[in-house]
Amino acid sequence: MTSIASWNVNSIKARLPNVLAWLESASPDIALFQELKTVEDNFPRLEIEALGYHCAVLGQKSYNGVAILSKQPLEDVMMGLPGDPADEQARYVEATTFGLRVATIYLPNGNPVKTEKFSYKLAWMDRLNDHAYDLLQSEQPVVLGGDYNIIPQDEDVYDPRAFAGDALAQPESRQRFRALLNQGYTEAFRALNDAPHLYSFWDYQGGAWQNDHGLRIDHFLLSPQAADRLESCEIDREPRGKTKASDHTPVVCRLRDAA
DNA sequence: ATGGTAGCCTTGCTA
Repeated sequence: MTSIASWNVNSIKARLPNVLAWLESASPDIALFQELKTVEDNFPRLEIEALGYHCAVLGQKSYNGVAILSKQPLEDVMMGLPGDPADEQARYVEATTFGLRVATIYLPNGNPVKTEKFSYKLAWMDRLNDHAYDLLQSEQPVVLGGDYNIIPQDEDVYDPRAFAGDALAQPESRQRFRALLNQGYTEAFRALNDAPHLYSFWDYQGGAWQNDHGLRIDHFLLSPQAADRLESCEIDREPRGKTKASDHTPVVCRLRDAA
């Protein structure tokens, strides 16, 4: 079995004690992080390597920043999403480990709509769709995990009406997410869990966590070769209740060993 | 109509 976690940590520096404690207890084979909010040189590589992880880090000052951690070496590391050499935002890293092609994804938020932020989101999703198609052709087990900043359906948000005008729920955003599924990718959590209103993010404001006013925006998309091996996909709510918590909580996906 | 929270290393931007 191989376990893969995805967690938007909302600053690796501010979150380091929480992150290290969770890695020690949950001990995923692979961890995909988003929103490091710092450059590579400030990534706490030694502390994380001390827990037995190899790291591939793409950092950025103040914003974005993503990493892949693995208990096995990371090979053929690709920094950045293909398709736009002028894009300097650190939102994508891909590598091979545990016999899987794995990506950590921090998809643009896109708010407010009707601005260049939203068109950037849609263009980024088009690039992701193009690259995901290429990955499918390789017929490898592919795992695309991260903060997609997409509420796939109304059942994935506490108040759909409140988010009707939000970039995370726009028809254009949802259509591009569905296009990934229509290519042949499986959304791991929804494939195994029928229950609506289970969330991976709760805003810091307005007592959202205490009132379970959340969103499910952190997802795992699996190629058919990975979906064949899907054993479980669960949201670990515990880290969200800690002091100095990220506003996101980890999602953990488990794949059976290759036949 | 507005502000509420958190992190950056700014006195605003992003989420």
